[in-house]
Amino acid sequence: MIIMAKTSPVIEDRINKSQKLKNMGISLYPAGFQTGIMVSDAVARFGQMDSEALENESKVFSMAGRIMARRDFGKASFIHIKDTTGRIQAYIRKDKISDEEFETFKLMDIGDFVGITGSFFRTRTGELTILAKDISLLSKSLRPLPEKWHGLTDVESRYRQRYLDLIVNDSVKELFVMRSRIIQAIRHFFIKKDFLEVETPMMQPIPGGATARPFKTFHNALGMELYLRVAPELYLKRLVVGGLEKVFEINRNFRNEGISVKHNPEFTMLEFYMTYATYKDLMGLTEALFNHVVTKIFGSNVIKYQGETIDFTPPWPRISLFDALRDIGGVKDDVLNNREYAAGFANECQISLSDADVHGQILMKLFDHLVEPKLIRPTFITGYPTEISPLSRRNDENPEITDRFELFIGGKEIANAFTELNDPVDQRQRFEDQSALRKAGDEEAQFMDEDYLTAMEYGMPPTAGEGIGIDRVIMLMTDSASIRDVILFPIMRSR
RNA sequence: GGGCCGUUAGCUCAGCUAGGUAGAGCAGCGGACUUUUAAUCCGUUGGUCGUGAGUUCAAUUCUCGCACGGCCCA
Repeated sequence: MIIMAKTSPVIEDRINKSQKLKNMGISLYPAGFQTGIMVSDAVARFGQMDSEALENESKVFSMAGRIMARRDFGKASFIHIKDTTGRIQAYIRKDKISDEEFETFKLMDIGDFVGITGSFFRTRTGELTILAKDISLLSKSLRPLPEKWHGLTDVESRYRQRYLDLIVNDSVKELFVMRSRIIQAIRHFFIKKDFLEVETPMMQPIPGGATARPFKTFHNALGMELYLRVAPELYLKRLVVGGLEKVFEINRNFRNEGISVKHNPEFTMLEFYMTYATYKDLMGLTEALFNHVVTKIFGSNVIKYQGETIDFTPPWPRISLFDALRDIGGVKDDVLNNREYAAGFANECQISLSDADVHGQILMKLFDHLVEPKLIRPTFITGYPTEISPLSRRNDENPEITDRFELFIGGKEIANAFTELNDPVDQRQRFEDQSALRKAGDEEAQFMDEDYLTAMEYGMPPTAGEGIGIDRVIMLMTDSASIRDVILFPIMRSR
């Protein structure tokens, strides 16, 4: 019988112990356990009581958890067990439990799950401890956990075997708990404001809503090519046409592009749409959102990120793209006004361009290099060129730019928002311009979407919409340098 | 795609510069120990040194390719 694909002497020992336990009639994997109290509850309830008070409180509780440490003394032993709320010490004495239980306990290892029933007391050194009256095996672990002192530090193992990372590195678990709480706070903010949470297709016949290369797949029964979505935008706006005036979606987008400390092929995006609002309204809403979340999580408007202090107190600076390029990036006016000058300057900065890049795309590359890393405090950049904003409404004063902003925090792009283009004739022209770019070799250019145009032709109310990169928000709020540290299972090459 | 760095016991790491087939700590195993907490004390097991070639009498060590990972650049 094959027990495991690969063993080692340490694993052989555990298999032998498992056999001994089986021979004793002990189940290695019993079903369920009645837990009476969690570690954090025990600490909250008894943590402040002195020894005498604890002795008078002779009540018996059941706890369950994974054995994380073990110190044996012949006829007694201290162990630490860990549940999802924390760690607590247990004291196992031969004279307090049955002989069979003590024999079972001797065959238990670090990593095993145990159920303990007993009463709390305080040790000589003052640690709150449960004295076992009963102990039972709840699940046998066949593999040794990483070392107790250094934990698991190998980055590759931490990502590939995130469960081990979570078991032994408490800060990692805390980070992902915080991630969940931040997303809850965001969701709560929108629900409070009467937004409706919806789910739109992740498999789309035409990938739209963002300038990005999609993943392609195939539906066998339909005999149909499909794309994983690069954004939910065009579907959410169909819902706006349908009369859902305030909608939001928090879910995964997929972009078939490079991987970096800021990019994972699948990432979590929040998008929301608000009828009768403009991009300016969304700036205020965004300030309110971040203040709600940061205050809720940190109890303060100020956080630390990679050694920088970031203050979320509104109002945040609002700078036009051109002003930012000139004043922060040190870009000259002729670069701003002329594609050839811009291309020449980009070459000087050793930024690689493609021949198909339009002036706006070159300016964005300059911006990414010269300005973005400097935008530490939350900053709205406005006035993006129309030619790189195919879904945004033109500005009334200057049709060459759009009613759009991007939000930067901690030197990273965090959000993108605009007053939606709801003129179907203009939208058709923009799609055609994008198609031309695609034909010219720009694989990121957007696809013509007739079905979306049809929806818009029925009439889309004035609307503003925004997308926020949730993983990057989590990076900021957990002081993480890499997006892989805030995604439970980041993409990895298979081995 | 390019540059640099890494891959040695279950985990954390030495060893490689100046080639002679491996060490430590923790974990494990055996023994002592009924208030320890990185428990302590005595003894001890465990490795195709990521992978494939090359150079050499001899390669974990030098050279090259490949795989996986990290950082930076594109």
